[in-house]
Amino acid sequence: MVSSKDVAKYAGVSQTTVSRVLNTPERVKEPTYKKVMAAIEELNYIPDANARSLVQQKTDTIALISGPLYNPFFVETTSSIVNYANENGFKINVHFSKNENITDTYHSIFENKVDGIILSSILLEDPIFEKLEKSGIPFITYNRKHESNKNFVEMNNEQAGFLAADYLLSLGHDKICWVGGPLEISTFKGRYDGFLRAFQKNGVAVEQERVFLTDTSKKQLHETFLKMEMLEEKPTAIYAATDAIAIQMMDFYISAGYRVPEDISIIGIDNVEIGQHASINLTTVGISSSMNLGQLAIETLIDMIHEKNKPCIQITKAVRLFERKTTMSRRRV
Amino acid sequence: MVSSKDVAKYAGVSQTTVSRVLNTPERVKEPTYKKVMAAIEELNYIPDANARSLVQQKTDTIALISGPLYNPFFVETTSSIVNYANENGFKINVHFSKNENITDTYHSIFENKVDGIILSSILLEDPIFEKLEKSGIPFITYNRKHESNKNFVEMNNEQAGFLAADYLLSLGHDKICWVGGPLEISTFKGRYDGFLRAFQKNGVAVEQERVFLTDTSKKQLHETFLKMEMLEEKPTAIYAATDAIAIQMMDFYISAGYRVPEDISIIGIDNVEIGQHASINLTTVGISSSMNLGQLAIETLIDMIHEKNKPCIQITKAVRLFERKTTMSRRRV
DNA sequence: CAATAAAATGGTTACGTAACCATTTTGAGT
DNA sequence: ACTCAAAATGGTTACGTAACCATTTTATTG
Repeated sequence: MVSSKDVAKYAGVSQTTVSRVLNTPERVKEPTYKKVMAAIEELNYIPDANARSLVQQKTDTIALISGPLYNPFFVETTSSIVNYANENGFKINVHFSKNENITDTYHSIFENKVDGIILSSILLEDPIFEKLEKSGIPFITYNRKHESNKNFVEMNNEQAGFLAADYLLSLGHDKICWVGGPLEISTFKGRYDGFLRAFQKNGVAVEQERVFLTDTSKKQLHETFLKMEMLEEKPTAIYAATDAIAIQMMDFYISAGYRVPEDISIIGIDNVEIGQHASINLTTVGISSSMNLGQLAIETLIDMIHEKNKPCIQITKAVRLFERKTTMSRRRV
Repeated sequence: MVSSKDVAKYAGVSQTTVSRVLNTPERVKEPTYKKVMAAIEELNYIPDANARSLVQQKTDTIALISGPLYNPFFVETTSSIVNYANENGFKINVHFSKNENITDTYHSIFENKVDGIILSSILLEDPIFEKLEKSGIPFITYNRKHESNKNFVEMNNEQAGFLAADYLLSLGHDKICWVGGPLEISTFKGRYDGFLRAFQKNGVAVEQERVFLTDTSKKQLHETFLKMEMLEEKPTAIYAATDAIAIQMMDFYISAGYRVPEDISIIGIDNVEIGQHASINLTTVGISSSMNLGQLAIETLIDMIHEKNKPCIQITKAVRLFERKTTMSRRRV
C-alpha cells in the first residue's frame, strides 16, 4: 500500500512536505505543490484515515445502535441519522440491536474510539449506561431512555399512551387489547403507563387478559393475534404500542377476513410515513414535527461532540393524535 | 486515554505482556495474567482498534453504499448486510447514495482502508468502477452492475421486465404506463429492455408518451401521476419499475379516488415484504429465494475478503411472477 | 548439580500520519 | 553586498498496538 513516505521519495521532497500539500497547501511553494500532486496521482496515493486518527485522537466516526428495520420508525431515523452525519463529515458505524450479542456490540464500539454514540438500545435498568458515562464519549439515546433520565431524545410516551387509549375509550371501545413490547424498555413502559392512566381517568377497568407483551417480532405478534381470537369476548379495538405493531396486526386481521375499522379498530403510536399510505391510513399518535427523533438526536449529538461541554440533554417532545381511517366508533348491534 | 503502556506500567510488566494477555493469554503465566487483568479493570482500559488496524493492515470494516431507505428493497438488504457482517466480525460503515456527494462518499471510503466494499450506487458507465478495481479492495455491487459485467449480484432484470409487461398484456391491458428510473442504471435499463421485448413479442406498439422516467422521488412520482391524469387516454395499468414506485403510485391513485385494481392495475418488481401486507397485496415480479440480494452479496463479499483470490463474480438470479391483488383483467365497458 | 531446552517475559521497531521543532532558502531593506 | 526576517522545507518523534527478535527464568534430563 502506497504511503506518504513513498510519495515523498518519488517526488523528491520530505514526508512533512507531502503532508503539508494535502493539509496546508498554502504553506507550500507552487512548483513543489505541483510536483507532489503529480506524484500522488501517479502513485494513486490515498491517505490512511486510521493512521491520521491515531495522531489526531479523533476518528470522525459515530456509532449508531438502531432498533430493527422491520419497524419503519427505525427506517426513518436511520436515514436521517446517516444522512445528517455524512453531511457533517462523520461516518456512521451501524448496528441493529440484538439482545443476544449486545455486549459484543458495545465492546466493538468502545474499541473503535468513535467520537460519539447514538443509540436506541438501552433499557430502563442497564449497566451499560454507567460504562457509557465513564467512557467520556459523547452519547445520546433516542426513543428510549435510562432510568437516570439523562442524555435522551424521546416523545412523551406517557402522553402518547394516554391520548391513544383515551381516544379509543371516547369512541366507546372498552374491549381494548394492548399489544406492546417489554416493559423494561422506557418507550413501552411510558406508553403503558399512559394507557393505564386513560383507563383510570375514564373509570374503566383494565382486564389483564387483554394485555399482551411481545418481543415485537412477527412471530410473537401472530401468536398474540391467535390468542386474541380465542378470547371469549373478542376485542373491538387493538391498541398497538407502535405503528409497526399496528400495521402488522392489520395484516393479520385483514388476512383473517376482518374489515378495519368496521370489524375492529386499530391504533398505533409513532406516526410513521407508511402509516399515511392510502391503503393503510393508520390512526396514530406521534410528534408533530417534520423532524423525526433520530434527526433531533443526531443534531444534538454532533453539537455535543463539537462543544465538548456536555450539559445534560433531556428532550421530550409533545405528541398529538392523528385521526385517520383505522378507527371508528364501536359498532353496537 | 488509557493505553496498554499505562496498563503495563501499572501492572509492573512490559507492554508486550499486556498485549499477550489480550491476544494470546495461553502464553502468559496465570499469576501474571491475573495481575494484568486486574490492572485493565482498574484503569478501565479498552484497546484501540485503529492502532491495531495500523499494525495488522486490516480494519474489519466493510463500507456499504445503499440506495435510499424510502425504497423498502434497500431496507431489507441493509438489514441483511449489517446483521450478517456483524455476525462475521465486521463493522459496517453505511452510506446512502446521493448523486450530489457520491465522489466525497467514495473518497471517504477509500481513506478508511476498509476490507471490502458492497455498493448499490454504480452506473452502467461509471469511472468509479476502474478506481474500485485499482484499489485492490474486494468489492461487489448488488441490484446494479457496471457495463464491464463484473463483481455483481442481481436479479434477471430483463426477465423481470418482460414477465411483468407480458402479464399485463396477457390481461388485456394495452394502455400501460411505464414508471421507472434513470436508464443509466442497469436495473432500470434491464427492466425497460424486458418491457420493450414483451411489447414486441405481443405485437403491441410502445407509445413513448406513456413512458415516464423519474429519479424515483415522491415528488417526481407525483408529477408523473399528474401527467398521466392529463393523458387523453388514461392508462388502464401502471407498470412500476420497482415495488417502491408501485406502492407510491398506489398511494396517489387511491388518494385520488381510484380503486386498485378495478379502476387501474398496478404491478411492481422486487417482491418486497411490505408488498405482501393484506392492505397492499402487490402483484410483482421478484426472485424466489428467501435470501435477498443483499444477503447473497454480503456472503459473497466476505468470501472474497477471506479467500483473497477473486474469481470474477457474476450472479444473476432468475425471477418469477407473484400474482396478488393489484392487477386484474382490463375492464371492458 | 549442571547443562540444555522450553517457557515466559522484555526490548525494539514498524505501521502511516501529523505535530513540533530545526534548518535552509529566499526576499527585502539598508 | 550584507544582514536580517520571513517563507519554505526537512528531521524527529509520538500516537497505540503488535510482530519480531532477544533475554531471562524455569523445568527437565542426564
